[in-house]
Amino acid sequence: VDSVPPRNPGRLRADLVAAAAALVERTGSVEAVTLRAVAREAGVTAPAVYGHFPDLGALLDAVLEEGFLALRAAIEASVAGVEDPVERLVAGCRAYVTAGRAAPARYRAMFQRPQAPGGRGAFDVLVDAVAACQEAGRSGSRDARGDALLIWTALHGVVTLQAAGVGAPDLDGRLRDLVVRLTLVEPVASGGDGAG
Amino acid sequence: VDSVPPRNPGRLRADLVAAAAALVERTGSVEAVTLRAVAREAGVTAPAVYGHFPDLGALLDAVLEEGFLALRAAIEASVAGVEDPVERLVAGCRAYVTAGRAAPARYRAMFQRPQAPGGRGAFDVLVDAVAACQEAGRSGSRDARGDALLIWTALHGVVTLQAAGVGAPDLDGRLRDLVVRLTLVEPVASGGDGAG
DNA sequence: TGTACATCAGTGAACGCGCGTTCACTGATGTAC
DNA sequence: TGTACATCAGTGAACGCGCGTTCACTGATGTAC
Repeated sequence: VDSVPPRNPGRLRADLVAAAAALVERTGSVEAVTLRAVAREAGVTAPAVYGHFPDLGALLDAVLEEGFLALRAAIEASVAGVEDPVERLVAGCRAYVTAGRAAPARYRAMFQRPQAPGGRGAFDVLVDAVAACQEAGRSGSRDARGDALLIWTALHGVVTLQAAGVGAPDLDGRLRDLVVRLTLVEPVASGGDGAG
Repeated sequence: VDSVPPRNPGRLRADLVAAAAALVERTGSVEAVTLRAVAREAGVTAPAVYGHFPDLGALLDAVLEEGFLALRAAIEASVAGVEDPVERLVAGCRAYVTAGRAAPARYRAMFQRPQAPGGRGAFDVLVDAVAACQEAGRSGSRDARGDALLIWTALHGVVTLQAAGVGAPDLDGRLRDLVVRLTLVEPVASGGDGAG
């Protein structure tokens, strides 16, 4: 029983991306991941990679792209069904941090290179969420784009600093606090888990 | 005139660290820096490195250590002579971001590994600065350590997101805004470059 | 001042290794008749 | 049902390269007499 069961057609591509993502986390950086190590991890010889990717760079790009998709999907899933705009914003931010922490090395790599292309989509979602809070009269600010940038910056800081072992788990509990201070300048009246 | 002028004794060590730091920025990551490349950059052969460092890892550790020293020195210099506690806090935060942006790849590497040891010192300085604002009645919060953590997180986000080309230069001008919102919950009366 | 010698920072050659990539190949799968 | 063949994903061997590290060495600098 030393023969490997046959692979579904097109399955290797996904396996390679998963193997590469696992190695990114294990080694802690994208730069340390080699094509041969990915092939090894996927149980395949190195040249097999070239049937699915033109080179190592393309494979790693696929890892980052999958990261952006996962990040966006996690946020959208967490926000689905939440009506209150402030709760939507908080839930989305929490999902962002959780998704980032789930694969910290990949997350870092996603925003490492200048002009990370996949981040824009998530940012626009965030701008809308902040604007919704403002339109509902739940924020003292009127600059949705600017506030969204501040929040994104803070969330990015939470994910990357926690990956360095700083402030965890303090920051988890204070995420709502962070969001409220940054965009809801005048304290909101209600607030599910606050001082109520 | 093809002979290199003699080097001051002990100078090569500093040259190697500087060469390594330059390569970290040029390649964008610590992992991509090789011992041979550092030696080349410093105008020396590879084995010469072993006279000053036991191995490549030690050399790179020295780069990060220098980064922590530079960060702390920049903050202390910017704060020197500033009396007003809020202005001190803002000046220190500005210096932190400026110093981080001056060597973004090195900065990222400094806080990449879990339990980055050199960050604690700077954090304590920050806690003191926040506490000073509170004692002067310039902050509505009483949790200096918690607020300092929020600010540090945000500053970290500013440095690393800007390195990715996001939000620059928007975030530079809004740094005071960020600090004020995070710790000076009740708006301060004065404020040098604000809406005055 | 001049000579012999110790010191020691940096050199040059060499090693074994894992890397990315190429190439001709193999052997299982699916189709045509 | 059975046979011949096309397809094509993955293999195994090989290449040249830069790497980290070792070793014996060299040649400049400083000291002792």
